[in-house]
Amino acid sequence: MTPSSFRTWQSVQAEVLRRIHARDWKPGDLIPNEADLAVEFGCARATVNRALRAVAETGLLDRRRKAGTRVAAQPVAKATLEIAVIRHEVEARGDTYDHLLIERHYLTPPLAISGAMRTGSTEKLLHVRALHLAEGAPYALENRWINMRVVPEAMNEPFDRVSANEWLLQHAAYTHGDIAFSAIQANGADADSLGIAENSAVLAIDRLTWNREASVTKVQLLFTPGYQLRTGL
Amino acid sequence: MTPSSFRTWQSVQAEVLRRIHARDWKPGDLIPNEADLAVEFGCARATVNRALRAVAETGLLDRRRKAGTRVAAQPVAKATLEIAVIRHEVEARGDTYDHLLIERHYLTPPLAISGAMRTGSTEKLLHVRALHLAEGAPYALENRWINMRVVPEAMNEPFDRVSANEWLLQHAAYTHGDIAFSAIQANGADADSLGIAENSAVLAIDRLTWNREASVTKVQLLFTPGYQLRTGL
DNA sequence: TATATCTTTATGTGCATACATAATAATCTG
DNA sequence: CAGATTATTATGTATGCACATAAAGATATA
Repeated sequence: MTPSSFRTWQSVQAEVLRRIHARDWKPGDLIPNEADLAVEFGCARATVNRALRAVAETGLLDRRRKAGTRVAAQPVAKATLEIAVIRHEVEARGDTYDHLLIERHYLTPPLAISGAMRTGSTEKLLHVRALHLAEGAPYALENRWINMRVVPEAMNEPFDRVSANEWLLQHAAYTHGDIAFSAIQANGADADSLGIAENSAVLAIDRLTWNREASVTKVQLLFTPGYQLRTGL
Repeated sequence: MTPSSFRTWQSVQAEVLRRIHARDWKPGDLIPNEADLAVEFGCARATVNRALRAVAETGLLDRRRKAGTRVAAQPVAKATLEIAVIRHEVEARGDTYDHLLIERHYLTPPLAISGAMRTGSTEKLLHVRALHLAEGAPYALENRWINMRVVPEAMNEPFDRVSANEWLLQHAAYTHGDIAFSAIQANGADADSLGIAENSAVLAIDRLTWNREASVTKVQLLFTPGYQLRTGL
């Protein structure tokens, strides 16, 4: 057995993945420690560390100090969805993008909204409803609430040329947020805006973002039937 | 200005994030190079590199050799969904899990399936339909095709005690795969199995996994109405 | 002027070493 | 023997250095 040379962390990663896929290292198995692998691969421990860390991030390895590194018994598939600005998403498909502001009001929101956004129950928020179009056809419907205490500049923004979707990314930073994906039946108004039959199944993306302790914006995007959110594994 | 000391890559990362959130570094801005930041933070360049790499992975920074590092003008939100074994997902919510095999046949699949899986149009595949239950109520419907040429051991597996969902993770490794999320209206048979009204909107997860050049399995999971796939940002 | 080549620069990576830290294993102690 | 203490060990990370590499910019060439 030649002390085969894997000098880059990528090649070490590839070899580690090969061994896992070839079931040379089976689910649940404890693999050799970094120092031993470094000797075997003919590289520095830091290089092995970098490779193992990368594999562990995909969920295929479990690492614990002292306990060592083992192949995940039941790897949790991690699908990373890239939620881009809708204009970019549409243009990336080679379609022409367009945007239509439906309504824009400054008003007291329903309790469900002020509750989720932790704004006062009587505090007014900016409400924007807009339609995103691809090749002239409805693509997604945006229903958004904006916390004016956090993004006061939004008050002067008409959102007719630049969508709120895009404007906020440029003008309002967030520290964290939640996102949820679900299937819902389009109600009358929404179905109407999207130009689809009432009760059609549409994919909904609900996002709520925060800046420190304050909510920035809460948005629901409804995509026309047939829309698929895809990614690799 | 004290040469404030950020000695760990996490603290450097936190400081970088702080500057971005505080709009000290605005979207589109070029930030100082690693060497300069290392001097400013009083740490090694490798430490700065580690921190910036981590931030770049979240999409908040764009890094290019020679061009330097700049704050993403329109950060692409990356939502990492962890798709676990359904039993674990249910048990993690504190619910009792159960599993019901509906059918299991070895037959020639529709062309749409053999086409996607790149198996011969006359090649038989193992077809499994099963219902996952949480607290006795339908949770998700699994509709799966398994490539027996890749996982021949599946032939002897009844899938009545252990779900195909779980068994495959233990017994069949995959090198890569695709996953898609969409909203569809449940057809008669599916609605029936899930115990919901026909045409109800259900969230569908379609997954196709491969081992090198060969498809391993193609599966569609339909979740009962109301189901939300959530994660942080 | 258009194109090719060189130079410069910022990030990307490897290595050897040292020490930190968490968690297990071994040992001691009442 | 239970429980507390200590030792051991594998991963985690910081450092300084060297060199690789991509890409922008400068320069040379046809």
